Amino acid sequence: MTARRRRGEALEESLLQAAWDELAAVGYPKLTMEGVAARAKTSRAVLYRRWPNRVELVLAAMRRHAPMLSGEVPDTGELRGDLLALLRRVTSGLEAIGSETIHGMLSEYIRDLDATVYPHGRRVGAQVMSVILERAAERGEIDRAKITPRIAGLPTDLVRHEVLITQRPLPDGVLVEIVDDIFLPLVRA
Amino acid sequence: MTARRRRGEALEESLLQAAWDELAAVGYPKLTMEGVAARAKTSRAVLYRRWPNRVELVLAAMRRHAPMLSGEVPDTGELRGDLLALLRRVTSGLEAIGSETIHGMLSEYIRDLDATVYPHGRRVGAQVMSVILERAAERGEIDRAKITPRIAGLPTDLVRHEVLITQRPLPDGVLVEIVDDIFLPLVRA
DNA sequence: TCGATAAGAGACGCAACGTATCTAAAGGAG
DNA sequence: CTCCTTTAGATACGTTGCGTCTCTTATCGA
Repeated sequence: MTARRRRGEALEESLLQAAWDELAAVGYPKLTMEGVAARAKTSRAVLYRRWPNRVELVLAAMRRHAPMLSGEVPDTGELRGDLLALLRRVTSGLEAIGSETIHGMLSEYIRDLDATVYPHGRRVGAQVMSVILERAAERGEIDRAKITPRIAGLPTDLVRHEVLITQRPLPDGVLVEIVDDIFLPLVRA
Repeated sequence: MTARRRRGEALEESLLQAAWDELAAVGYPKLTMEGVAARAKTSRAVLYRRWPNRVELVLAAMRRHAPMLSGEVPDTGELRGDLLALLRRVTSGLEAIGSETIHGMLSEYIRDLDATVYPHGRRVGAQVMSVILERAAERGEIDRAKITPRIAGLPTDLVRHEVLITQRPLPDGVLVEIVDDIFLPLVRA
């Protein structure tokens, strides 16, 4: 028998990969420690040595494998292009995790999530948006003073709402609608 | 021993009440058939005779006890008042169920919910909004033609987003912001 | 080469699931 | 009022997944 044993970093990587694959395979509500352990060809104890429960394991897998919204600021030279680029990034980030998973974690583990993934996304989104708006204001595209934090958060909030509520992939046209029919008319000088 | 046995409608009512109370007491993730049965002073079999699982039971309890968004249209004589009245109703409807419960059901049972509670709310909301906008247009407050379905859904979508994402009760000021800083500027003639 | 560390196998008790069986109340039919 | 059907409520079953332990032994560093 190949009694190869992985350890340390290599093992941890395998475990998180297995968790991520299992998530994709069976979905969050049906993901079990058993299932992940089996997929990683190890035993549950190995998982429990690292993460106290299912949510923490999935959270760790997300941190490792989901594209965390990067703080990189799109710069297309005009507000509209920047907005669409940002919204596309937010959308694909949320869709990579999957609304089912997001709902599951929010319902089971609200408090801790509160301090990790979700607000991270919202905060980073707000920072990026802030730079985009600053630049647009310099170009004279908008009147920055009129834009309250709620308005600034509007585009990403709407995208989040759509992804969470409608369970299908979000068509690009929706992003365009949000930008052209809602946000731009609201902020144009 | 009082071997009183309830039956039929009266029993069903008790069961749903127990489920609703249990939901409030322990929250959706910790709600068990055991717990509900105990609270109703009966056995799990009685529950399973009526509902195949936890989600259906909770769904039934919600239909029975949560204030389904009524189709009644507020009429304060001006758009702003109508909007705030509608948003307050949507907010209290969502908060009565609780975001934890909504997330739980969305993550576990998406497909079936898809055909019941959630879109019901969204549809009714859209109908009410449509009447409100029609009236405002007649009064000359807005240009109805410019309002796309997405814009019409904006206020309720934002409220839904807030309730689902921030886990605290939604301050009334947020509704005012949504109406005054976002929706009205967007639709005013 | 040896010793410390920790992987992996497995068993534990617990909780909740969903099903099935049994008894005796409840309520309707005559 | 009596009988007969329905079904409440109690209880027990097997299953799954949880989280905790224990034990052997592979792996790695000293």
